[in-house]
Amino acid sequence: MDIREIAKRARVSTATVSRTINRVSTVDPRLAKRVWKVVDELGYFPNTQARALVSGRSRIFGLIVSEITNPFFPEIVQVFENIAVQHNYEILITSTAHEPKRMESSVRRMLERRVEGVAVMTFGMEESLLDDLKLRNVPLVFVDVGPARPRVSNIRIDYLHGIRQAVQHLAALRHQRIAFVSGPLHLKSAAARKEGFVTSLKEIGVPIESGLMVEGDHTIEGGMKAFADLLNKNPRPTAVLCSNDMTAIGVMRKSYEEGIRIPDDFSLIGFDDIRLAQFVLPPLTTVQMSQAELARLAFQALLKEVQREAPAPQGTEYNLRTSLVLRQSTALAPGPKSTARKGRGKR
Amino acid sequence: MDIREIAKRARVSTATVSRTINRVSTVDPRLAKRVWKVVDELGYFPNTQARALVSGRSRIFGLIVSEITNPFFPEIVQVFENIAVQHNYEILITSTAHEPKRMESSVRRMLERRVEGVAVMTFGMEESLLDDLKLRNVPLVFVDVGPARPRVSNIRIDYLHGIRQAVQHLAALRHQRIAFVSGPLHLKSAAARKEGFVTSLKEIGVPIESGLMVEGDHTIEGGMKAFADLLNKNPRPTAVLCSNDMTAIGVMRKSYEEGIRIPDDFSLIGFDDIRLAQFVLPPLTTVQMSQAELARLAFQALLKEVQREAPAPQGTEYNLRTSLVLRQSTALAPGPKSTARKGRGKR
DNA sequence: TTGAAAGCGCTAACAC
DNA sequence: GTGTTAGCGCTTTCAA
Repeated sequence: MDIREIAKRARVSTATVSRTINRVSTVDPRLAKRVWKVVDELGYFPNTQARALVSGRSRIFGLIVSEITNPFFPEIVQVFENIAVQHNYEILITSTAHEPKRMESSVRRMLERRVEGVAVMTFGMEESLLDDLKLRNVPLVFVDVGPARPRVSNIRIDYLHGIRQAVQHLAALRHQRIAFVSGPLHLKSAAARKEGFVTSLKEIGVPIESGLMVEGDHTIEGGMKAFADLLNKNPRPTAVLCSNDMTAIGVMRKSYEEGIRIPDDFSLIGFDDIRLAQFVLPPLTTVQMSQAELARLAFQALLKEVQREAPAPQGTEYNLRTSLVLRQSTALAPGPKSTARKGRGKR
Repeated sequence: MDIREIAKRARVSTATVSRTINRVSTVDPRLAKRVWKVVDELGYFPNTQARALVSGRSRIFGLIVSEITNPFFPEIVQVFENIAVQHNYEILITSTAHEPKRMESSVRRMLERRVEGVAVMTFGMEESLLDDLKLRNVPLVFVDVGPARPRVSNIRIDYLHGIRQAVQHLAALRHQRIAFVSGPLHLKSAAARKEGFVTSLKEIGVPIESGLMVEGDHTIEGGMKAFADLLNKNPRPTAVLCSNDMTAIGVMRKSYEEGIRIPDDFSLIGFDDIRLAQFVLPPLTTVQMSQAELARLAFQALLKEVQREAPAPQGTEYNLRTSLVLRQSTALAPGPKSTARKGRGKR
């Protein structure tokens, strides 16, 4: 069943059917009605492939994430998909699982399907693999790391804002020895967070102790290992700031195993504010980087680029703030003598 | 740049280019070589839309999940996508977020994109919305709930197997009062789990106490609420089996808040074995239903159906076993007098 | 083995 | 306002 069939039955031309379906306003209402009637009766709907072929517009956006099984991403996917549907776009997701091979093949697939734009949510991983896309002037949106060139948008994350709040929050609670568990430092987003930490410390005149900065890998296991490291420091830190929530959860886990209590024995702050952060024990104080907002910005960036005639020569920038969300994993630093001090939490 | 361009430059016809690219064996190796050379030089690759249009095969499978932000699903998506890529298929994901509207629109989108098959991972939610797909004989694969008709496959989950192991494990640890927190009972998969629990209890002659079976909703919050309920029972249960891991995590959370220890004060078993189950404290003993295997089976079912000429009149069935994974959330039931008994865990 | 040509289902000029 | 028609880029007969 195709557009010709509809045209025949409605006794109009295929052009009229096409116009009707695409809601072109110049169609005579009476013809339109006839067309819709037949369309409904037959349950007809257009073939997207044919449409895409002739119009040159696939109405597909690509979405590359580094790992869908990382709790940070599902929310992004969800929101991105939601908005896409509203705009009649389809989305091609690929989870690269940190393998360059996968990245390569997914770029290829996206090119083959003629995506109109791609959101790259890999936070700094191997963008060189995207050369094919750039070459073909496919609109791209990156987080932080995109080059300044036409058709490439960037969502700049203001890491410092939230991290500063976190550091000052800890300082206000009289923490002097604040540790930082970073992500893998070859990722720009991880390096930027660490830098935010260092800057924030400097701003308030707290000396930087490199021994209190350990590298994790943004996983629970990494957080556990990092905290084990930190336990060997002397004196131990009284607060730990983590580069992401998964790391913080790893720290929590290790601390429980060791019988060290949060926030009584030390305070803990995460980063990202994944949904799970509310559900760990104690609920995790963390720097929020809204996944929903990120997805929205990314989609809008692509949509705008697709609709725009003359691309900005340096691309476009968007901004996303981060900010501290207080929960129950932070409290006053354990005083040198006092043993009685309580956090805001129940425990 | 299109196939004609390649043909011209390689001094062959477009048909030969097409055959070469599709690796038709009858092409003269020398011509093929010429073609490949040009293809490589120009970085040409075929337009999938055009291909799909003429061949009638989109090489797209749909994947409908009930909620991508539910930790059960990302792994399925990941594995499904992986296999799809290997077979040169693309996948169209939709997360219905439990809204019938979304389900409807996603079915529509899939039809428009001419998907060759759809995997429905919503565990019993509103399959009537899929009528359009059935009508058009699109191969479908369900978990548990599909109708027996041509082109519809079903993955039957052997819930009983794993649940029986769980119940017997608890019984062996001398638990007499075993509670069950179910999922939303209008979901067939949730009802089946509960039924497995009841059957397992009967098999070993333990009387069923309906007061110990409470309905949750497969979320952390639901688990917390359900456990609060259970706390009011007298005497309290010494073990709780949950319909999924999220529920169990809710139970854990509530119990921590109440200062009730696992497994010392009571034993807890989940269901699903999501990755997080290993990382909660204590690591959760749970009934595994392999998400990777589920994804594999679903993909294979679709692939087979697509390749098959004459569909089986009653569809095809696949089976997935469940089985208990021992971790550290279970231990001997607290004896009536003894206070000293320890689980297998460190704690 | 290769090429010419028809046509997949649709949109968009263009002519009326 | 509506219809005719020429393709979009590819695969696949059919003949040579």
